[in-house]
Amino acid sequence: MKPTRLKKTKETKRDQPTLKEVAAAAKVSEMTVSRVLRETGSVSKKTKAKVLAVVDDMGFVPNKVAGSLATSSSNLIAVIVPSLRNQVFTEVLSGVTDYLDTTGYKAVIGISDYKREKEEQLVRSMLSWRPSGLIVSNLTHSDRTRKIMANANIPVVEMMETTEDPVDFCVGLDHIKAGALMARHFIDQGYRRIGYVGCNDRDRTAAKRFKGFAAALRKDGLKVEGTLEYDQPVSMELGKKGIAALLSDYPHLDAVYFPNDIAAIGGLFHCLEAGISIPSSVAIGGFSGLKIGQLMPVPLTTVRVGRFEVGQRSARIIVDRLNGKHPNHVNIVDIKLIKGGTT
Amino acid sequence: MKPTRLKKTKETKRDQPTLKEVAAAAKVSEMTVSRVLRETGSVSKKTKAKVLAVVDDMGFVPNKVAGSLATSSSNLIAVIVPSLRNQVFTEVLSGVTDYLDTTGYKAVIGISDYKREKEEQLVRSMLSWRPSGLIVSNLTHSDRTRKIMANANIPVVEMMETTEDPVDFCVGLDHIKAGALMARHFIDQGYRRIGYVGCNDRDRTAAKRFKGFAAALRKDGLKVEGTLEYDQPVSMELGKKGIAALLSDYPHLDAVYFPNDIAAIGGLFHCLEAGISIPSSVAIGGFSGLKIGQLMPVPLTTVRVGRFEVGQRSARIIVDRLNGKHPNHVNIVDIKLIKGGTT
DNA sequence: CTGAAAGCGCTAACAC
DNA sequence: GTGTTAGCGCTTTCAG
Repeated sequence: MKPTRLKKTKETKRDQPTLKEVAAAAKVSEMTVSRVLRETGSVSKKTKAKVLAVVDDMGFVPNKVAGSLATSSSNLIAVIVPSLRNQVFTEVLSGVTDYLDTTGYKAVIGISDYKREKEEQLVRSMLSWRPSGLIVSNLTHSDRTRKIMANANIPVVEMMETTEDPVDFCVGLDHIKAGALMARHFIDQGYRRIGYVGCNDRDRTAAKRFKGFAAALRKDGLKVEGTLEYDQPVSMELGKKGIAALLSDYPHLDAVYFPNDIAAIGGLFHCLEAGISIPSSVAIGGFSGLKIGQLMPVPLTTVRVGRFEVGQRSARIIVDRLNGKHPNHVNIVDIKLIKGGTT
Repeated sequence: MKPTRLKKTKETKRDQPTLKEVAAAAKVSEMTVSRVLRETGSVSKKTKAKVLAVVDDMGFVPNKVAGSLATSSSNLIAVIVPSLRNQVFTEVLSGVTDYLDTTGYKAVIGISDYKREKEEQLVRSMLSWRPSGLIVSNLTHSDRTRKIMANANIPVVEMMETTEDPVDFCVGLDHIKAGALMARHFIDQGYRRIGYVGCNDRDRTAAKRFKGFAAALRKDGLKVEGTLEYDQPVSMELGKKGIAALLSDYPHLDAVYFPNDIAAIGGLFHCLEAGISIPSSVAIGGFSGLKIGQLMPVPLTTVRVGRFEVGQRSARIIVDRLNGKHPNHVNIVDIKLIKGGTT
């Protein structure tokens, strides 16, 4: 399992050339090669050309492991997301890499699988490579994870949610408010008998939205009349099955809220297939503002979040901090209700 | 832009502790701490406990940069995919990380954005961290990229396509055959006036499928009667717009082939909205076997690929090779036509 | 403009 | 069981 070091014998394929070998071949010192490669200090045009020729000829790829050790620094930013199967996170990641591409930094991606223990292990393992910054996608970590992150002595951004007490920085949206927005919209559109199909998706943000949703209804003297919760990650399939079961248990419902667009689309598909007219018989509301929701035969009413922007902003905060600036510690991104045809 | 090294002065936050400091605090040698942490060699229970207590107390995170330099090895496997916005690749990645999780290796993910030049830069930059293996998602690389990969002296897997001449290993499917499968199916179902909406998605596999598709039709004396190609990456939106335009130009078509499921779903949506009955007026065929296609009001006819399996298998090949085994260099994964309701 | 020496934090290979 | 010595491949610092 553990990789074995390849011996430098004539029998094995040769290892990558080193700076030293390049220097020898170019008949200069290692330092000169190093300077040429990093475009630091000053080197005469002539020797520079000579060195570059040798580098190219030998196919030399500098060893950043050694470089990083020597400088105690790296151009890596560690980014941890719960999953790549949820489009929300892939878009956030795109935002991160998009911004980092404009700088010299590179993202190193880790997947926590929505599990705190895996997150902890991942944080450890990524920090052991001494990245220059760390971005994580949630607020709820194990105590040890929080401690490790706080001690890492690098900028840390917690994305997607907001809190007044981030480990270092946070960039996110107010999920309570997102839920309330949809509740308000349902009410304004005249819906009164409202249900919820929840997918306990382990990341707690859905729970926050539902909390805000229910609270907003309560404020108007309404309540969530029927709920159905699955103890599984979100999916279109569950949305589809869920709304069927919910409407069978509570046939009088005139609106159903979902924890996200994917589940809501599942719900929408069920209605289309079952001949339930949308929105006259049942209204549907989601969360995220995914493009696919807007491409449905009936565009989905949802709350849009700038996912790409969250990623970009998080990356920018890290880079700014590394450049000695002092970004705000708490950053809230806007959200907006998008009225489609499902309400 | 370039990260600055934090000085070890009392003013700045302290750097991470080092092995040496841990050793001093535990009153043992560095080697003993190293042995405890790596569970190598033999250490008495007593000192082991003492060391672990100190490690925990100081929140010590070993520096793998130094470790990797010392051993000339790492537990990293570099994985390059064109995009995270295409579910196909996120599922492949899941397969890779899923398998690697059972070993001591970790995936480091890079995004090439479907660009060869970016791929080259990425390969360089990832190899500079001296990973133990490399996985890329395509067969078409720049010459320099091929050369660099071949010289890297680590196992390399090219995923998603097959060739008889991989740089090292390849795991993929026969895209020509995938296209032919769908053509055959269209013919068998009685469709004769067949069109194609192509999204030039830069990765060439779609082009291969179309080639196989067209060739299979030709073999039966048929041809692709109308095509529409966009010079943009695949999307549901383009599928939707594309089929509308295609059917308007070639109203007699009775079947349309798409480069992938996402585009096909877009096409399906258009038909649903436009009141074009599926499959009696127009049949639709996709490629991939995405779950979402099977959840459509009318399940999509497609060619299923074991994406997760491709990832797993690629990862396993790397690990097996690192363990001294000799996997096959060319690995072909099965594909299967899934008849939905769109044909 | 160029080079020599010292060391980044860790581990392999030997002592003891 | 535990410690000592020598690097890994690069960069910083200081000389020339």
